[in-house]
Amino acid sequence: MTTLWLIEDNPAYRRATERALRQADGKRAIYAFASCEEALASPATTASPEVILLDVGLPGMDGITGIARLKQRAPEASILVLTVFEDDDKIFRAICSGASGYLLKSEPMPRILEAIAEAQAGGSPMNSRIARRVLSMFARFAPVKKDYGLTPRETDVLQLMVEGTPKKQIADRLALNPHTVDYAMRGIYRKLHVNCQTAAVSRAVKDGLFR
Amino acid sequence: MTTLWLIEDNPAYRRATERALRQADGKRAIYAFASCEEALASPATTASPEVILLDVGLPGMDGITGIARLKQRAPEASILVLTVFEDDDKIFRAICSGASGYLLKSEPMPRILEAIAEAQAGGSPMNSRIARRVLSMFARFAPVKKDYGLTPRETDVLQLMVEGTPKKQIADRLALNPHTVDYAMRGIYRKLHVNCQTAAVSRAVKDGLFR
DNA sequence: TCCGACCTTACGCGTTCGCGTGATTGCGAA
DNA sequence: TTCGCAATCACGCGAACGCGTAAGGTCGGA
Repeated sequence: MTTLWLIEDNPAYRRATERALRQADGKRAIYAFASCEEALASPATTASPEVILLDVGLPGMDGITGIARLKQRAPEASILVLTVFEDDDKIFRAICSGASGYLLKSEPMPRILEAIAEAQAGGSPMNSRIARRVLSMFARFAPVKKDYGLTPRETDVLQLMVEGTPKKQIADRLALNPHTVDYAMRGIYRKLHVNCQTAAVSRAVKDGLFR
Repeated sequence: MTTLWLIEDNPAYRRATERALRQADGKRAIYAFASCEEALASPATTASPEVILLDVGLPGMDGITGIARLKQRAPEASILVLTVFEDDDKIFRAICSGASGYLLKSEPMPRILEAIAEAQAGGSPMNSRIARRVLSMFARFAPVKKDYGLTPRETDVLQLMVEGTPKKQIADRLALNPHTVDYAMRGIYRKLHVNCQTAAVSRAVKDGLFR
């Protein structure tokens, strides 16, 4: 006997989903709530859910906060986020709060049912567009240090540029003539395909050349 | 007319997959290779693939290295990794090398075909067990997004600064007078405790304000 | 109603930067 | 040795930037 929570403010969508879930598996205990607050206020005697289907676009408590609270209430639950939002920031925060899956509200019902099964089997079903964003965010945290073929001198200069050191001071710190720093910078710009300090620094930091 | 590469050392699996792919879509150009080396050695005249189906368990070149090389050869391609391995380290490195999807060799053929379609549509199909691992790895990178209390305007300006846009163009893009951009910059410098563009951009990127 | 915040526009000065150009040196390859 | 080639140092100009200063506009809270 598995337990499932459905948190969704739209009554029509909530009822339709609930019905589909019951049809798919009559042995499942399903609790439907209109908000996170409502779910969290449910009596402690209520069985803890294995899966929580959560619409994060709902009013009241912020969806991200909701995930964290639900995780406290039911640490073992897999929280499947249902959303219409695809922006990186929301996805990122949902994941960091402990979401175990990320689906779009446009997913067809069979996909939702399949996702619930995957979640129960220890998986994290994700819409592939969402997954693409997750992967690209991921790659930024441990960037493959791209090799732009910078010389040691250029690397030194770039390092100081990243720290915001003005050209003249870079020259002092490296015991070089300012003109030489200038020369190194040109090489950096050429190799990084940029044409100003700002862009060079942005690229360097984003590509993980310096941290 | 889309182009697809299939890199798989097992002749039986390779032929079976190739056959299934051709049946599914006769309009697709399919090139099958037994190794990364072979694929990379293909004549430059060969059309660049949109999707590469890559078995990383193969002999010869390390799968992770293979991904990186293939990315150089065909930067636009979505690389779908096919594997029997599920260990975090391999997944992690594959993603960091630029893989756009991660499937298990046990996936049924229809799922593979579906995944190719998703990849072409800009998604990153992932097996949900793999996805679970990715998410748990992800959650370990704590969000340290500092809040410097930037105003919306300052945030806009900083965003463009990070992209290396010169002040004048920032003004154009935001439909502002250059003086106003200047004003916003001063606020940014004050709040980020820096005194030049370079340092502001460095700080913004490092603190994850933009990615 | 006033006050404080933020946004907007504005001027000017001194500094820094981007870049074209060119000379010199050292080091390894042809 | 001769030939690149990167590194160093050098000059100068036009553009961009940093910053002090100022003043009018909006909007919400005291």
